[in-house]
Amino acid sequence: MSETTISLKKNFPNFSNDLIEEIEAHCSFQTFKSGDIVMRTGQYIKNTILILKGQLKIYREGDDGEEFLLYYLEPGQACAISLICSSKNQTSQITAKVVEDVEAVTIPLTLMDKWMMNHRSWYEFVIYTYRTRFEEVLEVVDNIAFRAMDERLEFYLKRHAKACGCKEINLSHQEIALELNTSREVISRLLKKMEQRGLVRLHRNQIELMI
Amino acid sequence: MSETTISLKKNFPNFSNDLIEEIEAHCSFQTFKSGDIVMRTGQYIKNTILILKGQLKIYREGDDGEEFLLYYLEPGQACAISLICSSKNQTSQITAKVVEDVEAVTIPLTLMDKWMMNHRSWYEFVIYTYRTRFEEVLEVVDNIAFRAMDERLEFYLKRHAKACGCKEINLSHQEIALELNTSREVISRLLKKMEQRGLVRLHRNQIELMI
DNA sequence: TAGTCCATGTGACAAATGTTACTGTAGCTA
DNA sequence: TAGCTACAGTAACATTTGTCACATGGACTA
Repeated sequence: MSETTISLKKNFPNFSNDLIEEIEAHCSFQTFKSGDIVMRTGQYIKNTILILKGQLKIYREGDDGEEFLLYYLEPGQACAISLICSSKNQTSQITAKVVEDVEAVTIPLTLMDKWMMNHRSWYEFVIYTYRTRFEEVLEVVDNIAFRAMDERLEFYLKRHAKACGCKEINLSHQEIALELNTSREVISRLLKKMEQRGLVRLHRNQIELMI
Repeated sequence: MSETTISLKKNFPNFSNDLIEEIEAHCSFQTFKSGDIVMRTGQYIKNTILILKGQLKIYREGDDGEEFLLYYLEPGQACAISLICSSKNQTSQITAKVVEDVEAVTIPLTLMDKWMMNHRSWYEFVIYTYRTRFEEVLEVVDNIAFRAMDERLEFYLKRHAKACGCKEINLSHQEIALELNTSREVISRLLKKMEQRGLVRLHRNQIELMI
């Protein structure tokens, strides 16, 4: 059994053996470096990727190049947007940037469509992915629609800590500001208040979550 | 041919005859009155509805009962959220309220799952619906993430005019404020500015779009 | 006609957020 | 060590949005 197969089986335990064999036979293994843009708003979608290792962030771009974080992609997941795009030439509505070096399997569109009918486990994966991503985006809507920046920041920090599995968040205030579409000064200000409330401890290039 | 069949064929022209026959055989026709809540956040989803007539609005509820408009549903459409929910007991993440009296066909969950495999035209409809709704929600994210209230109001008015197919929008400032999650005074203020710029004419309970 | 809603207009102020400008400081390296 | 750069802190101010208070005026009804 190849290493890719092992990794596929580990990260996508619900895939049937048939499906994994097909992936092996027809799809290519690829790696991406931190900072790489895997998919960009407006580009035609030609394939989707299954993440085996690393982390991607999916964000929406504003007219003036602002970024707005939607969610992270991790091993065992796939880009929802590219999973469902009719055979027509569909362009991407989002940008995907590598946060941590990524190992992934690339799957051409044509195969995906076929698999939906032939592989129950693929079908279920797609449905599940789509539903959970939709919910995640709805939660993002909640945050920006109903909550002020201080709450959003808190939510962001918690999500980040959860994603990396630790309480130390290695991000500059500038980076956070970018993802929440605000300015560094605002983030600094709010973080200071959070520190006064005992919710975080601030260090250079690191925020220690106390909750 | 029954009236429902005719209406189904007209509003869902891509459905195969087989599919329409199945719908006829197993699904029930229902009507809802303006103001009815068809689906509420937290409720279990037991079925989906295909709209034949009227208009629904789909919105997200805040912790304190605030509303936030996501999109409208019109004849020929279906509620995306309820289209994809695994057989498990899934609760709704949104609320659907009738804007204009609705005629619809109700489809039980169990059938939907079967049809995905057996009816290509249903499968394509589901995929298409999901994709377009996802995009619509992403556009909503853009609006609240990147744009100020004046732009959002303008976008809202245009979308509303498009949905009803006319330039006269019969809404009070209060109703608009609710859907954009702001206050009436803010809407009044911004509308006045828009009137000064010649973009609208304001009347009692009506806003005339000039663009 | 007087009274009562309801929708709207508007001024004054409060609070949140965005912007500008400047300071300090840690870490790197020439 | 001096100089550079990136990061962080913060004061001061502008702008946007939210809130309160109150006025106006149309539509309807007792």
